[in-house]
Amino acid sequence: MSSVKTGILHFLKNQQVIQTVSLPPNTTVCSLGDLCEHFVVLIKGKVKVFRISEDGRLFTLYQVSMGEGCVLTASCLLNEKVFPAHAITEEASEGYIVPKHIMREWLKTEPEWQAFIFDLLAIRMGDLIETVDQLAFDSLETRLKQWLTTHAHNANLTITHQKIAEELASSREVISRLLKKLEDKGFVKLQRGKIHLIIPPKQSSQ
Amino acid sequence: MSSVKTGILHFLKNQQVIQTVSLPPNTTVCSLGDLCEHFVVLIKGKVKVFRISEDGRLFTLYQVSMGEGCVLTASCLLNEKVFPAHAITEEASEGYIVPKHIMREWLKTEPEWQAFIFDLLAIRMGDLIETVDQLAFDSLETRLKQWLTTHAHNANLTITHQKIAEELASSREVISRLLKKLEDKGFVKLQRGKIHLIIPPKQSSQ
DNA sequence: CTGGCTATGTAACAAATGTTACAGATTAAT
DNA sequence: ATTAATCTGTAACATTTGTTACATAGCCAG
Repeated sequence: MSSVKTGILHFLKNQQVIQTVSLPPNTTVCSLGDLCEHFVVLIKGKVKVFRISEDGRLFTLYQVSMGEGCVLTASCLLNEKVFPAHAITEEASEGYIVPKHIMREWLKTEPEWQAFIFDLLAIRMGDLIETVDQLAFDSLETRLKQWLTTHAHNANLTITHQKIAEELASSREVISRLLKKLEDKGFVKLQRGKIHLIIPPKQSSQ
Repeated sequence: MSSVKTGILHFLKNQQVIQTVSLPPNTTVCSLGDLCEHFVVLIKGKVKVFRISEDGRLFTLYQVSMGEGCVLTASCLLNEKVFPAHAITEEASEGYIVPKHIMREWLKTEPEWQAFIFDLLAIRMGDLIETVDQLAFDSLETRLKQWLTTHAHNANLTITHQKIAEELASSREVISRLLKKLEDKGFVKLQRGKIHLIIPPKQSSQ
């Protein structure tokens, strides 16, 4: 975790005005059109921010982890806009609550807070551009490979094909087909509910 | 144009420290990996910000118009990151130059400037999410229709199929085919180098 | 008016992705 | 152990998008 993130948690711990909130997994945090009244910085857990299409498909925009806040919430608070997506906890989560007026105040008075918010904006903006890039240029197979890589713990994933399909706004059968292809190519090893990535030994370049 | 934008141009006009810059059309403003040293607010003209794929296809992220600045430049300045895209002028353009240190200073001291920057961040973040949404969920035909609608002046466009293909990271033949289909459906009228949108008369809903 | 350039039309085919419809496999529950 | 629920495999087909290869049409300079 970057120093900006560890720093901000320490900063918040020392503010008497700040309260905390605890949420079980799969709790809806924000929905499309919500008015945001406070910003939350995660102490633990994970929140997924996603869009839903007219016909019900999902697409994940980004995840919020420990030491981070939701950039869309920040944007809503600072510009009096409504929340343009959906957010739910993926794990049991806990966070510091920063009310709107304090959020705004700190942006002027607390350099540490300002750095934190700008860092957040820059990181997510970069994420979104990366996402646009992949959607515009990359095949589903490539996107799947990247998704697997970024979501693996060690080289393992505990997830169903269905869930992956939802993450990539595709369908289960297509993901199964592509995973099979990747298994044939020796990139992964499949089991029911699990995927193991086979990292090829580093080739000396040239 | 929003009051935030007209306001900021007025604000900048009254700052003695601020200089201006003039650029002819099709000038590269920023390239991938550039270090940004100043922020530019456009007085006139238009700048296109886009990504390039490995095999040379383009995809436009957003445009910067009068009274706006480039959100990626802002992000770079505030976080010491390098520019993650490409930017060129589409028309002859002119802008106020705000050096990095002044940009940072004003964020603390000038509420008007702060509002301007946050507004910019929120708008572009919203644009990007909209773009992700379209790429993830919509067919090329739908995206083409939307592109035509948002880029038409009155109901007219002066552009070649090739250019549209570049904007949507597709190929000329595909765009021609889809445009023909739209013409058959009565959505557009095609001429060499021009497209006329046929807006259907509003149906009274229900 | 006549090449030559640019833009568009279009057919035939290839590749990628989505859909439908099951069968079989694994796990969980009783 | 048997049943039920969930997950995966897979074939056949439809649709969308990309590619190749030309033909034709409009425009402009000489």
